[in-house]
Amino acid sequence: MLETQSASNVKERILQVSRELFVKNGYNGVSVRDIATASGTNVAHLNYYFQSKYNLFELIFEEAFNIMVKRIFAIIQSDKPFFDMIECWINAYYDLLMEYPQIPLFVLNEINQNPDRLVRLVQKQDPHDKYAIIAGRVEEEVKKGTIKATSTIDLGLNVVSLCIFPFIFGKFAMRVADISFDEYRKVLEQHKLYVIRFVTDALKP
Amino acid sequence: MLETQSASNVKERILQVSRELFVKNGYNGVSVRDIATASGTNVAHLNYYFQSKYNLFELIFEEAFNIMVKRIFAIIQSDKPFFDMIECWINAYYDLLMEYPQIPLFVLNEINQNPDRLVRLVQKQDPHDKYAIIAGRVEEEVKKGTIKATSTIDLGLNVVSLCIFPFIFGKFAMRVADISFDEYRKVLEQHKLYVIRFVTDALKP
DNA sequence: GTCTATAGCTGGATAGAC
DNA sequence: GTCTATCCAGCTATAGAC
Repeated sequence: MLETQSASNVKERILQVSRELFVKNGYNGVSVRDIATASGTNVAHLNYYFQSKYNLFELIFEEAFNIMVKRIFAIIQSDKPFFDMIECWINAYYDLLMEYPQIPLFVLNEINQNPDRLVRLVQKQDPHDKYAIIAGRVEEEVKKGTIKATSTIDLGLNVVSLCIFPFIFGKFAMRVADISFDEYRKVLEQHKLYVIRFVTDALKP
Repeated sequence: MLETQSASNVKERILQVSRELFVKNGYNGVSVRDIATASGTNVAHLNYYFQSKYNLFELIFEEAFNIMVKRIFAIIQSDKPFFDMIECWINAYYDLLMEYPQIPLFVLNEINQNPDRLVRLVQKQDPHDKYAIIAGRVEEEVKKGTIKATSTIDLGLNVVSLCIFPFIFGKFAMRVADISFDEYRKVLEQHKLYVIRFVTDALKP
């Protein structure tokens, strides 16, 4: 490690500020000057450590994206009883998004502007294998009669919708209803419980 | 009307192209030169007819936004039997979004970058009055025992999530599953029916 | 490793000829 | 109403002194 202590500080500060700004404003909404100023460095540092703005962005993006997928896949593949698994799944989404509420819109924006790169990222995670595991589980439960006949895709899409959308919608809802972020968090905590009941009730035969 | 025929053609062509480009790429993702080139005009026209890029964008945005709210509010306030109303509501969302699949992400992006303007737009629609009408309806049905005890906000948020999210997610899903837009439309048509059943099953006492 | 100064480009907007 | 030429502010990236 030939870097001085100050060097790694600068690098870390740039990363820290970039995470905040990129996630908040997207790639086009942030300039290298913004990052340099907010991190108390200068644009030359940014290019010295990260080669280009785009390169830095990719680092931040992959980080955010991997946070989203890793934790969720772990839950879905567990061997808990089905309704427990669903509950854990929803809990995991809400806990994750409480921690990083801006990530969904950040990722969705990227989907819209540069889908190819994202598809590559996802495919690294072997989505087909993981899908097969979940689909097998759903079929098994349908046969056992634990749940109504259900397509895995439809069910999965519903759970993901119910978990992610409230966070995308949050900033807007807060403004219209004129409540603070902390108050909206409380709404979401309650809503999480409602979603768990909602999905459970919809699935029970 | 002192404008020549050609003049209104130019204006209309700029509007047409702007709709496409802004909805697809967002405000920052489109330059006035892009619009001028794609509409076969020039940047001077753009400023002559619309004063500024921002002005033009506002026009397009309000248009897109009003499409979304008007139709939906009309349904929710109808006096159909409750489960019919829910079915119509979900149908209305899906029909609308099949027609304008890019609008949700467009609007959600604006929420993230300029929430104040949007809040003003929404408040023009008297959201509190409309909310009160729906809330009254839900309470009435709970008392009658038609549906489970349910908070209006939670139910509303779930329906909106289940309708809008699949469209936001669409572009991404298409790439990962490697299917065309037409194939994804078919998936969504099926999913709509699933969502109607899902919500109904979740609400039945 | 650090930082200033600047090159080189692209953005929105406009002056002024027609 | 139309269009060219141009202004100037903003951007990313880098050369080069320290």
